[in-house]
Amino acid sequence: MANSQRTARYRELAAALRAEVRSGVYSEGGRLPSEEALAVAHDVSRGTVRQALALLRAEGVVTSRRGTRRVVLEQPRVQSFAALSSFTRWARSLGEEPGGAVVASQWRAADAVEAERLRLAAGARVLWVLRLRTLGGEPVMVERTVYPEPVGELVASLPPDAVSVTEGLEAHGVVLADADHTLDLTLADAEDARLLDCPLAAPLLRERRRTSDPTGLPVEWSEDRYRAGTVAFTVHNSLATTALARTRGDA
Amino acid sequence: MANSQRTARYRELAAALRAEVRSGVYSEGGRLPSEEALAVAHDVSRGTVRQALALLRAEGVVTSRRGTRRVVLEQPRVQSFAALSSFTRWARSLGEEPGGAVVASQWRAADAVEAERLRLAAGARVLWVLRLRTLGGEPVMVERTVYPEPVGELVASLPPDAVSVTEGLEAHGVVLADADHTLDLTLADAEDARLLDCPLAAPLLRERRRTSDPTGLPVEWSEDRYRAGTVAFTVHNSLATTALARTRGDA
DNA sequence: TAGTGGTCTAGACCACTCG
DNA sequence: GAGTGGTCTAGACCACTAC
Repeated sequence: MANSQRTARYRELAAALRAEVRSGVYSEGGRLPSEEALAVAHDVSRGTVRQALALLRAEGVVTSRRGTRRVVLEQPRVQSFAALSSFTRWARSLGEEPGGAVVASQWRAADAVEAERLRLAAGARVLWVLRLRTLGGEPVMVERTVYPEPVGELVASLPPDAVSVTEGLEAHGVVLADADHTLDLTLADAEDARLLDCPLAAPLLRERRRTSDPTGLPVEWSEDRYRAGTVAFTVHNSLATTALARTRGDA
Repeated sequence: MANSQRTARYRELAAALRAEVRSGVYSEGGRLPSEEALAVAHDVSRGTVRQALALLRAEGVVTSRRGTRRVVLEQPRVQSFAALSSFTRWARSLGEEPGGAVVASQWRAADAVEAERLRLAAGARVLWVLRLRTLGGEPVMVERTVYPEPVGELVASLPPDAVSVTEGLEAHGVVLADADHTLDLTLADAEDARLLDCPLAAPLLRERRRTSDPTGLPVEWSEDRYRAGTVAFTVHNSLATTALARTRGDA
């Protein structure tokens, strides 16, 4: 049942260093100790230290350059993968009260785009769900999600007023491991306007997201539309790590 | 002058594997050979193979899970850091004709936000530049950039019709290494509307970006506003690598 | 020239998946 | 139980920075 695996040492070390940066032990613009010094201090090999630092590097907590010690960057805002996959967890991490209700839901045949994104055959049976998400009671986002058949069965079995679908899925052993997000802008259609209580054609920030499990199998394909001013997305990238692209609109 | 350092083996290996995935040697949803097999085939140690695979992992090219071989994911759209830092390079990578012109430019004292973002003292002298960017002659984006003094001197020395500022800076030895991007939505003000040839209060996709050099020193702080439908941003993230955050709007 | 991060090796053990 | 990826070690050499 439980997850009894010990946390890797490099993750513990990364967490410790992250906390030290946050608490000001290493100040912004300052330098970290050398890898060798960290290895001795924490009684691990240099390889383990480097694994920990690679994590912080990808998060934008520190830079690195051959020849000089690592530089502490400004405190970035990076969230765990879990907080990104789950509206509920995101809201809680903000200290806000998340709400969610299923507005409509139906089994239907996947259209061409959905089938392609979920790697299903065209016309495969999928569960389509329309949800309204609120923050502190205020409508913030409209979510239209499509689930492939086996996952859909689980979702359908959840109570319709379940606040967190993600947590419901996890309870059934579904593991989310990878996500691709595409961010652009769209205008509110009649349904959006009604649900979000905004004018027709009001601008909305659109996030299209495909989430997969560790085997690469798509678990959900979702289009979320946020009211203007309610959300922003932040990305860190660098010469060493890039997972960001700018693309021509739609296409 | 030239950059004579050899490419690291793991980067060569990553490039080779990337090419093989792209060319269909390993098909989508298929499995990669084991790390051990790759090590033998390419005559490197397993550690080097793992470094290469870590790159592909961060890019979303392959997944990984203990116990089974790596799975090839759908071909992701990831761009080099250079293509993200430079409008010109991005446009070229699309096969479109980039254009850019300085609309206005002035030395002035940094305001509170600019000073904070560039890590300068409040009131420090900065170069502010307003540019209009076009794609195939069509106005696409308005860019308002602030440079700290030394970088500003270089920018000011470039010809005002220089298409690529980034390349101009690189020619003077400025290296861009890290960037933070915040994406949200805003409305066109009078200046935006005039330059982009769109209605007042038309929705625009806003990217605020701070780019730093390898020592962590901010090199530019920019607010770019794209016309609706001209651009989208794509991000890949995973349990292993997260560099993405969703934040409350503005705040 | 000393110190530091980048690359690479060879080997070990473990946790997990799957037949 | 065999195969595979995840973690960790100990050591080596190199490229680059800074003094």
